[in-house]
Amino acid sequence: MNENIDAQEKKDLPSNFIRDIIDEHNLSGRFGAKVHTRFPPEPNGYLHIGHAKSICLNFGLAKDYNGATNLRFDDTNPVTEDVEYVDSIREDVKWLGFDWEDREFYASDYFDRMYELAEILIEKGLAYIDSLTPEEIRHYRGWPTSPGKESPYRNRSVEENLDLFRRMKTGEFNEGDHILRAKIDMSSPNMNMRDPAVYRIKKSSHHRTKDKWCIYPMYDYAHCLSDSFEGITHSICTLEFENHRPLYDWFLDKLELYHPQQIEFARLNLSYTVMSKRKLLFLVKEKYVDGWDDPRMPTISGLRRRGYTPSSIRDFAEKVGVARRDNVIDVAVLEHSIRNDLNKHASRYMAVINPIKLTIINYPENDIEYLEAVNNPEDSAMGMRKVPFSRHLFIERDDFREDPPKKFHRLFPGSEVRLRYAYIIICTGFKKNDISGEIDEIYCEYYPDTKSGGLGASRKVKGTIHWVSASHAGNVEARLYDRLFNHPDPLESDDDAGGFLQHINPDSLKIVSNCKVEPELLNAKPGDRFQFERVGYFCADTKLSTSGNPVFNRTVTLKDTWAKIENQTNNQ
RNA sequence: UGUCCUGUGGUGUAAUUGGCAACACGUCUGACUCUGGAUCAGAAGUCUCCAGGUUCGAGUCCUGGCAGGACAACCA
Repeated sequence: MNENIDAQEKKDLPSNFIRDIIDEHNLSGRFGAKVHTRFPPEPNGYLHIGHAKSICLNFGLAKDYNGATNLRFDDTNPVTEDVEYVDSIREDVKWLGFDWEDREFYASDYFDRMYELAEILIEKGLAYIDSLTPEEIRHYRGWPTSPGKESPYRNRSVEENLDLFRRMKTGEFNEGDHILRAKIDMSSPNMNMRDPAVYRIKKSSHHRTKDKWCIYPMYDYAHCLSDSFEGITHSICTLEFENHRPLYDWFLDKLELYHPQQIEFARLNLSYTVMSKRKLLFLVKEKYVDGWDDPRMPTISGLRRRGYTPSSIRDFAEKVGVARRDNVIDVAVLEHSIRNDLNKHASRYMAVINPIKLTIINYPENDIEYLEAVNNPEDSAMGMRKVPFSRHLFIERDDFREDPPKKFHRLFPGSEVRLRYAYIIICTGFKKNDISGEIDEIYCEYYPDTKSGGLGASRKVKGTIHWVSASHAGNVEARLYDRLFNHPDPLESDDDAGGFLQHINPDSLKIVSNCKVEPELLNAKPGDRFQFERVGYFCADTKLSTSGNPVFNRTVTLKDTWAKIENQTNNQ
């Protein structure tokens, strides 16, 4: 292999502190130049965009270093965990484009080995059964700024500890009666080292081991062991586990087991978004959204239903980078990723979201023309299609103004615009409803020689608008989604009472029926993605669409320079 | 009055390990355009948290501050 090429490829890889650490390890030979990562979700909720960052990181690193990544369910708390979540997590990781092959593991697979090692810990005098109440234990633990004190049960004999632990296992005691604790240091400045819990009694059925166990290992104990059993080299987790690393190392050292390296990075935060599982669960449970896969949710399943592509999310994950400082990513970065992807790949159609009738008074009543339209100007391989045109059309209500503001390039009395793929027209009048004051219909004349591709077509007009032939139009429902929160930091005024709810955007979903679309769009299959020209990217909803009756979700709007201009002048 | 971690344009992330602070998103101009999209060209914006020190030279090393975050579940 050519070294220059290797060096060149290396240069193109993103640079971050984790890669630096791995490079050092590879140089020193600590893991024999091996990289083996894992993605370890707890199956107690749906995955969100923050998890996507972690997934891309773990799988991406392994790929770049010719290693592998395990999917491991960290299922040590049967009370909150469920197979529903296991299934959704599997689906989401797969959908994102990652393959864990046959390496699907569960912490619960290791319960037997973990138990045996716990007995060893006891035998070594490094763990004991505490019989204090939970409240007492909390009290004994002390504060971050002041040391804790030792439990009166701390010095039970190995025999007594072993006996008690075995009886815990057989179900002789009630929850909370006893607990296995590591014997470390009650005066440690690191709270995690003040005799942390190792095993607790929980008499609930586990989604995999059912009723085999009534004692379950705690995270700190289970996680390092699982990593060790699987031969993980780099155990990558988020910053809040930083203070747990000494404990991670302690268990492995005392048990003399293979020792992976834990590395922490800063979790993803997104503006205008909440990311905590607890809050997302709350939104679902209290019906602020339609479920975990509501298109406004930052969950992977929500983004998928919204119309995001796997590659746009991977691209996003790469763009935000990896570091150790707290961060808030502008949601515009995410939106940029999906626009960028869909611009290249989504076929274009004309769809009128808020229709108003337009009649071309000098166009013959019964004529129909089929006009050529480009499916994607970014990709000529996507071909052309025919769009029916006639005397009666629908156009976007907002593309007409009786009294246009400055710089308005669209339709108003006397103005000329291009009908996309069709003719240049001039607005000759309109009909207003006397009672409502609403405009009912717009009248125009067309210039026959200005047809797209025709002789007079090269004439320039200021604006081009989209349209749909009235008699050919399909009638569909569109769901215009917007950000769920209208404050960049919804948690700013959060409290236990759910203060973040005051920032919920009341306009995060607008359901619009009777949108007029090109007839072909009626055949859209659930999940199909499109650009509605001049409007935005849409996809056919996977839950609400029925055959011949698609419901279109707005994934994201097109960049709208005019809206920006108009807002600015309005605000002046 | 603790321990650990982190401070680089508005927001993120880099900086060949001590050598002209770069890239992306966003913002603003202009060009082009049968999408007010895309594309192209350009601009503004960082005295690298502060104060000292070492050095010919410091974002990077040293000392001292300051600010922010994490930690007090039998959750993960």
